[in-house]
Amino acid sequence: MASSENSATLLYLYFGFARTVLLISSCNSFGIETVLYFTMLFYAICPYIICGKNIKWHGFSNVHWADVAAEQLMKKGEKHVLATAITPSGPIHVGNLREVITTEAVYRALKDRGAKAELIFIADTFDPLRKVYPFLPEKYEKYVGKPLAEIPCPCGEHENYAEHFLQPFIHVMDELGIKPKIYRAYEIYKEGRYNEAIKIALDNADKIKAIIEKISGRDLPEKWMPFNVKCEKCGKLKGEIYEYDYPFAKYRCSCGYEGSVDLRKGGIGKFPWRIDWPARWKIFGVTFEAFGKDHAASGSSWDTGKEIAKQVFKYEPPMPLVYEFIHLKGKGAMHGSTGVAIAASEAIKILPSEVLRFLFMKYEPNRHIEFDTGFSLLDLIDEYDRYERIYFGMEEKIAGMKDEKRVYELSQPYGIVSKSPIKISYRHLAIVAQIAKDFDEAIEIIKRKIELKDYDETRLKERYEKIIYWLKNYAPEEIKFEVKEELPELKLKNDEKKFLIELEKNFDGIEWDAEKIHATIHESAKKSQISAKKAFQLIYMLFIGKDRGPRAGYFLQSLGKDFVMKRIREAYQS
RNA sequence: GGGCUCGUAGCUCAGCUAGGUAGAGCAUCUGGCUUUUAACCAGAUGGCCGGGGGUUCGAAUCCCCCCGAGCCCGCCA
Repeated sequence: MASSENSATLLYLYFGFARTVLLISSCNSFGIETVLYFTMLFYAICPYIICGKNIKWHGFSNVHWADVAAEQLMKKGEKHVLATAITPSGPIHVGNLREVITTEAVYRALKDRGAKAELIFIADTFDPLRKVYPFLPEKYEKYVGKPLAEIPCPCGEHENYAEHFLQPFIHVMDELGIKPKIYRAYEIYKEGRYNEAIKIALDNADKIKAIIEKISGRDLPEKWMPFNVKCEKCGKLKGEIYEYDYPFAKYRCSCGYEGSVDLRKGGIGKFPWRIDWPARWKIFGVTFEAFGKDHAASGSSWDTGKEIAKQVFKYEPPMPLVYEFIHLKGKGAMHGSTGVAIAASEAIKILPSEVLRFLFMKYEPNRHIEFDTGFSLLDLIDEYDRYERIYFGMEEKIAGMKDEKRVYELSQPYGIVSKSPIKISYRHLAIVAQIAKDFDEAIEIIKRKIELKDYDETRLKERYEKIIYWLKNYAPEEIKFEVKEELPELKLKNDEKKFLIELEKNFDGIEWDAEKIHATIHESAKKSQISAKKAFQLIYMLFIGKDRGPRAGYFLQSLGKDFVMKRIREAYQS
């Protein structure tokens, strides 16, 4: 396959050559023999120029981005620590999800290459609460500035504020098959694992200050120190060090309190982000980290972080991978604080976990992703199914697909399924789910046309539940239908009236059964000489005010005979 | 002002690393299916590849300039 692509390329080269010869001979202007000679020479050596030393006859490979990153890491060594970090200051959204899904994909790619890799997740639970977010009660004002891990849980059911937002996210990671070693910054500080870094940073305060001022262009206060003490009186991370004499530091808090701390004790304060980041690289031996483009802007924390790592902590910065933000369709980038966000725990309720992974796998990290909870959601799921069929050889790859098998593999939360389940178009399922009372009835409806095995039913169950949730909370009105309480306004032509009268007459004598109803509609249409298409359109108009709808027989059956007969009468009498 | 990303069919995007006849899905339209589960099957319509220059026999692809869109650049993360 790939080598035939190569042959095709060579063919093109020679076609081009032939065209050139024709062109030149038709022009027949000057030095034609010389031109021909060089042209031929060029094309003769062209394949070698193109492929060079690395002639890859199975080449033209398009390698998945996760594999590209893994390959680069393998060149550096076979032991890696891949870090992800999120601050649980509010609901953790789909945008944050990219952080862990992207990193985990590289982690898997490394594992596939036999590397020793570790995936870690650091929850920044020691960060202070920045402000009273819209989703918080007013009384949280008094906690602003305190560490997230020391603030009460908003719902009262979790250990603290940080856990309240962290737990649902950990659950989502689990559903996605992402199982990192989880650390909480609050504990790490408390256990003293930062202590050495704190001493190094404070000893090198001037150096750090110079790096930040030079690279970010900021002006820091003259006596700036790269560490915030947690005030012993108010508990906020607002203590500024004004006198440093290891192991003690005297600080002044914004609340007015002045005190002194022993820096050898854990958890007495915290680094600002720009120092925290490089410090943690060294503490955990991080060799790879993916981060959002906000960190990557010039002069931002990546620029200062890598210098601080090298010059102060004497640590080689990890390999970076910058990812773009997730946009909510039509509303811009997701941001917890602006409210433009879909919580990760919400996304997993409307999308099967493998499809949620798929969304991140199929785009390169540097592309922004439009997350749409509307119709595109259905297309996304159907697209995933197509990848699955291709993976199992049930369908041919279509043009425009990239690394389709690898994308599919990396989308699996828990390994490749043993066989491809029967595919029901998701759009179709959305209709069936609206006709059926419950899952069992939905299965019955589907089984009328398609044979299902137990295995397929199990797979469908998850999708059914998710689509029900979606229909209830996100689906656009166009896909929903409901039976009109009143007869919609209609202008019936004579033949249409005739059809309805005929229909009523025929319905009267039959058993109220889907198949019979359906047959009767066809018969009546024939008798009154209107097309079946028109007949069905008319029926849909009568009951749901649209010219299309769910399969008529079953639909009318579920509405009940009395209701249907009454509506038909009303229609032709109007 | 600095940085990153993007601009290809109505929409969502492949194709660009390594130049060789412009692609897919969805949407739309037409036809088929004498059962319409908004299904399924077949076909069609649809693009000066953002604009301009350059390199080349040949540019969506490489180089330069411009235009437009989005995001990031105090602190915090």
